[in-house]
Amino acid sequence: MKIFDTLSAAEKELDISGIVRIYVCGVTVYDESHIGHARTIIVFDTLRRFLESDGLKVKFIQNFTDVDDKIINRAKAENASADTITTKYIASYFDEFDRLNVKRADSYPKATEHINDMISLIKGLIDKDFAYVSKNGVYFSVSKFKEYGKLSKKKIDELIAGARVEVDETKRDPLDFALWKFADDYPRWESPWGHGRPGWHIECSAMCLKHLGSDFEIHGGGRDLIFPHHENEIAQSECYTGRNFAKIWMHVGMVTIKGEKMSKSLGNTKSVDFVLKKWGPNIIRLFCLSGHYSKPIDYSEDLLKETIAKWRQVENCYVELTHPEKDELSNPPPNLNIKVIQPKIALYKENFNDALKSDFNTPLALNFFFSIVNEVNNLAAHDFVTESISNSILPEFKKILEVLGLKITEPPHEESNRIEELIAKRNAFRTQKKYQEADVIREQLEHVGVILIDHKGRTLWIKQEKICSEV
RNA sequence: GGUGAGGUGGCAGAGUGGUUAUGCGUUCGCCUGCAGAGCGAAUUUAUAGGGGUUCGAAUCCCUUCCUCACCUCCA
Repeated sequence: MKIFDTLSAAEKELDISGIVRIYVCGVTVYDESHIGHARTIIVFDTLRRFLESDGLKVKFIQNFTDVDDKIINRAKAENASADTITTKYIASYFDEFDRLNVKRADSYPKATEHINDMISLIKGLIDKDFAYVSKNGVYFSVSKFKEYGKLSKKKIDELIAGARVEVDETKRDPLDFALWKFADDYPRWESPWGHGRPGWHIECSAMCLKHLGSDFEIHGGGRDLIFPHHENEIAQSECYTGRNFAKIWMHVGMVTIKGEKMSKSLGNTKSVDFVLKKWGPNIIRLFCLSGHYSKPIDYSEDLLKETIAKWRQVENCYVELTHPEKDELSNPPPNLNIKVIQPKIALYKENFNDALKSDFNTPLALNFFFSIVNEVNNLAAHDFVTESISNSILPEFKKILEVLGLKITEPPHEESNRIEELIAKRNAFRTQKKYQEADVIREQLEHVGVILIDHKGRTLWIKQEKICSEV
């Protein structure tokens, strides 16, 4: 599988010789997550699912930043402890991303639980003369790392020239960044240099090295983290270990709204909770995968509405495949025979995999998935979804749903029984040609989200996922 | 100002030298008791503008214009 690596600015073959180790920069837990965060997480969740479906072993680590000025400010504003804030938002993170059907990472390390790891990393950097203690804290000396700027393709002198950062006179060089910041207020930790808090970037270095080691396979995050966050992570980690930090840097494009980046400061965010209530998890996942991960994607209601239509086709396909016609009752013409259909589906599935293996081209992969859906629905329209067809397609179909993290919900038994009773009643009316009465029942079912599919001599039904924004 | 990524039909979105992907939308048919799903046909013979290379370019080169992101916290 090839993935575009930001560092080498080229596609790189993913090393699958051992466990595929993935580290994704997660969120700072001081506020609600929005769909921008969700996109990044969904992309990596899907990547992970794809690798696992291919039989690979994946170790997936995603951190929570739980030490940060924004957290402290929020705590002050709410007259609560930082801990209260982070606990609250970690809980809501899990609640929301579980609803998005995001598989839990193997571990969710927190900055506050790795203070000692960070301290020993900083110590090592000071020993190797890559860092120094100053009045306000411990700083990484950017000029000591010759390759600084290699990820973001920035030149050091240009950075200085265009620097918008306030110059801190206590630093040797304006580009130096904090590894440890002295502080008297809480939360604070003891360190060999004085009490205070870790700088932002050091946590990821410490946690990557601890949980994944050096030269792990994929380091991911949003594009906006390339500079300075990931650039600084590379500097710290490579100076500390003397080894390559990560093999592939994979960055996910921003979610925009009306063409502008969605962000807190612009006040144009859509929270995960909001979009889940409005569109539901399947639509959100399909939407997030409908563009290439590296490009921006625009949150537009029109596009999301289109996605609903696709999802309805998927639901239809699923119901047809799970309720096939008996082989002996169906008589497909030669061109719709299983011998023709099966290789066709197999080809689509292969194309689906190939698309994902080519820099995780999810929009292309989704095309092939929908080709399968369409193929099945076409057969279904003529009552040709037979048991043998279903037997050959359903397992593949389910595998794809699993990779994409899509989930079809089926109603509980009691409800199903009630629905089927009504359908039996309706069909009785239909055989008597009492269509008005039959239609009343169909409308009644429609009101509770049940759509009927009439086939020769039998009626299938779909309990559609409820999507609030559907007109 | 610097750096990076882009500009494809009404919309979304592949394709990186040689059969006008594909999906959605719209229109008209067909199928159906009516629907759902589906089928057929039509809609625009798309590739930001201008140059160049080539037998041939959306695809390579030059140039102009435009958009977005990053250069401060950000997924």
